[in-house]
Amino acid sequence: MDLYFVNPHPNPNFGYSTHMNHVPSSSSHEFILSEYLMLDDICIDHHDQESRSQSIESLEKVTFNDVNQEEFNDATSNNNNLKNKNGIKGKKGEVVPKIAFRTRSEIEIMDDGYKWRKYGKKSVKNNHNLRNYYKCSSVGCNVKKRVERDRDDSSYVITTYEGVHNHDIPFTSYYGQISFQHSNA
DNA sequence: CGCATTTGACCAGCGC
DNA sequence: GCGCTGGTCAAATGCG
Repeated sequence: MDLYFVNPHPNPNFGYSTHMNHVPSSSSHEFILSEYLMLDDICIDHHDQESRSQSIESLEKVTFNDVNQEEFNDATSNNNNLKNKNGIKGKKGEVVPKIAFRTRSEIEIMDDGYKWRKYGKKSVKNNHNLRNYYKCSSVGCNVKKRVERDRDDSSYVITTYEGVHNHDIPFTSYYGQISFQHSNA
């Protein structure tokens, strides 16, 4: 099984810096991005130092938009849970990148810079926690995300992004305090 | 009043 | 074909 460590956030500074254990925090909550990526419905937990360093390296190299779509298909080809109704491809045959990651957070709604509109909530099998469905509220942008708590450890939040934003980040604020701005510096 | 959220209904895919 | 399940829709509701 191939693993892809990606930064689901378009801003590479979001969630982690050059160190995975970097913890952005605000006055209201604390957030730790785990060294997890879920594909094939399997959680890989890199607790050992060697794996961790590898994951960090990978995370620094790969960003959301860099996902090789063919490789992504290979990695998800036998995963029914992550497929669209028509497979991983969209209605027109285009490939829809799908990224899942797990974060340790007390809150489920994490401000990733984009504006999301909630359109559904479901209880899913094998998970007593509810799954929330969001769409990017930007006009013409079809990116979706699902947010649910880990069935085994509710202190973790599993977020799945589907699709790629076709617009820039609205640039609101992150965590109330942290704000990323385009800078000429 | 406008917008976001909630929530039940509906639909499609899949396995048996 | 049928039932289960996940995903989406849209009317109702809540909130600022």
